[in-house]
Amino acid sequence: MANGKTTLRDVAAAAGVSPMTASNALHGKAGVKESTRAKVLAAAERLDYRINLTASMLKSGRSNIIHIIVNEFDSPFYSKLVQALATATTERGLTPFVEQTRYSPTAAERALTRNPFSDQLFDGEIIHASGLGTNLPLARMNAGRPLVLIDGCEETPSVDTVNFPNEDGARAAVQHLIERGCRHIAIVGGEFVPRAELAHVETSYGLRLRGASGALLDAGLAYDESIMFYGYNSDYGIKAGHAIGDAILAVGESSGRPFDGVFCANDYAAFGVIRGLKDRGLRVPDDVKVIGIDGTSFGAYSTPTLSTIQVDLDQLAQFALDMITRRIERRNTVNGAGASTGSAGADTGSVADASDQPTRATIGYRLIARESTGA
Amino acid sequence: MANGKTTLRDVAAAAGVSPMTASNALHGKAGVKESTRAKVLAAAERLDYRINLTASMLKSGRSNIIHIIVNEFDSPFYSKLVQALATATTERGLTPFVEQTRYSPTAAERALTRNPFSDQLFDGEIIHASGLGTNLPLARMNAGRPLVLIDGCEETPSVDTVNFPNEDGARAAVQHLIERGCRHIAIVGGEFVPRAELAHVETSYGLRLRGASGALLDAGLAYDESIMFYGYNSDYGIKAGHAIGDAILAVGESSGRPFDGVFCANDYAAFGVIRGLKDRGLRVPDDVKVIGIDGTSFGAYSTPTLSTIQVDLDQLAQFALDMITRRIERRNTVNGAGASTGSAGADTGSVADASDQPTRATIGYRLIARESTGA
DNA sequence: ATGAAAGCGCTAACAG
DNA sequence: CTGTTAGCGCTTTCAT
Repeated sequence: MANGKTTLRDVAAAAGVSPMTASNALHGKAGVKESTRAKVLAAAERLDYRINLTASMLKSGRSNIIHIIVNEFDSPFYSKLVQALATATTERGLTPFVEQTRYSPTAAERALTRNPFSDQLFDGEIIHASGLGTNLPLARMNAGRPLVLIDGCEETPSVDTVNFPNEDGARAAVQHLIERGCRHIAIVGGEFVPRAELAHVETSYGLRLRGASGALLDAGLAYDESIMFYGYNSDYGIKAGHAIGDAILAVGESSGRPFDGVFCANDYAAFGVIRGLKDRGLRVPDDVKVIGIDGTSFGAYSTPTLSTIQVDLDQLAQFALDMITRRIERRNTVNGAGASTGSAGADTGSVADASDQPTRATIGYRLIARESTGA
Repeated sequence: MANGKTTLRDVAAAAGVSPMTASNALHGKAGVKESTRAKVLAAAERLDYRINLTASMLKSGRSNIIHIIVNEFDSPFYSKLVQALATATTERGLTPFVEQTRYSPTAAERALTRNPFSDQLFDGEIIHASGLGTNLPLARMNAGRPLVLIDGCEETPSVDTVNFPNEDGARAAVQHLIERGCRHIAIVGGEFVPRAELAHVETSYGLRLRGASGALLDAGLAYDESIMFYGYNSDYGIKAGHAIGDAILAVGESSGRPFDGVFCANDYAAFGVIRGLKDRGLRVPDDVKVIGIDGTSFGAYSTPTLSTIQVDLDQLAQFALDMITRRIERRNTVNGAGASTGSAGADTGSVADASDQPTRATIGYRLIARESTGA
């Protein structure tokens, strides 16, 4: 407490015990007499003791900090994802450290590999895959530290992964448009991908396209380049809305409208599309029905309210934290065992058992039918 | 490099220098021969050396980490604020650590005072005041660490503060409604506060009310309890919209509508109000004009697009970082001087000079006139 | 149930 | 310009 900083030593002295006993008492470790613990806690309280985490981390190699890596903070999707992950992390007694890559693959890779914090400051990392390239040697990039991938979409995952219900969700969205009577459905997202090439896609967008095209083909509707419009965010969504609107107006009422429904590969784009259609004098849902996917909060307040596929981000966060805490615990026991076993050696092989294999989970979703599809 | 972990020692050994020289070389400190530095850098690269920040922090007491405290991640306002602050922090070579308090004053206070990281892990803190009580002894809570308050709204600031243009922005918003022809303007926000009591308010909402009421009174329009509707977010905004709509419909077209304009104390509420008015069959802007304040991204994509007061969050972030880096540098030099001066004592008084006084800045804004006010 | 010793990896301070 | 010494505050290990 010399410099206004109370150290463990000070607390121990005030309680009349050794630093080690004070440490054990403060951490609630077993094997400390109740009366001793009480003395220590009282002293700590009185001296306003705060543990020095840098010292603790340096010695123990553990921080309880989870590194969360996403593209950005300011989007309806990411802000919700980050909030779910950060809240779940805190609920488990861990500390979330959120980093944004601003959509730079370099930044994402550096966050995982060259970040000076990673080695010592983080117990584990949760990264949203989009922005990384596909099929990176993630486990290696991460040097074996506990890692969970969000929406990695790999067919054979190399690390623990929590996926969005991309294919099923998109299929449900398009089926909903069909049930609402749509027969000419446009898709707003990225590039057109021929159906055959969708068999082994490993991206979120590819899977959504697979689900959407599947629903179209099952219903005997067209899936080809003519129904595709580029637009992955609101700005491009507006342009897509204009293009779709122009196509509708060019044909005119008489000969049947070319589009009466739009599936957007994310909500953000859907808001833009609605806006763009409105700019052309087309009404949603009367003239064209629109559905998104993601379930961002804003869809409940927009005009019209947005039909969407709501994904369960709280469930996602629980899955991700289950996976990461399991890895962390596992690593601690293995390390502990390895250290005390010394050079037994033979054990090293058997640790690569089933529990080392990458886990995979897919989160749930539900269709929210709102005004934009005539609900 | 024994355990897969390369230490500074290893690098120094490989480069044939002492650890201290290696450290200086890696940190780009002056006073290292260029050839020596090159050797060290090469060795570090070859051995894939990464500094152990916990050790560095423990010894030096500096981390380059800035603690950013906000209410939550998932709102259009906070996600934008966090992104601006995090990006500006990174641009200055510092590391942002964002924490959410979930609107709990306890959590906010703990983040500042009892957070075990604060003492050792953070070089400074930037906190958005809302959620803290008013007029807390912030400087004391923070134990003298560098601290910047966002929108503290204190008349006589106790710490460095960057304020929003609450009063002027609200005034400009209401003036805009008046210019658009509105004569019966409702206010959606918190509780009604009599004009007299607004003289010395120290909250964001109070200042906005002062600006709004000032504009109304200047134009000879009413400011009283009958024009106030409760609603600080979209959910309550919808209810406010319903109430305003009901009031309009109750009176009927003939006797003149009671409300033809709505000023919302934030954008979030404005989206709800528009939604609520629509539920009652009222059109924005034809029947009622609506304006918000904050300038959240979504206003550009909604239907109708939202007129708002756009505040310059990037400027805010620059101001905040200017203030915090100044405090950090100042603290370092003072500490350094103090240490070498030994027990000179007399100097202690003179360090409390003008540069110790709390700084205050107010960020800029501009009116964005969009569809919701008939633009 | 408690304590003593040792040292995590780095950098401030000073010596050369 | 470079090296040596010391120690940040804690926790692991081992002894009592």
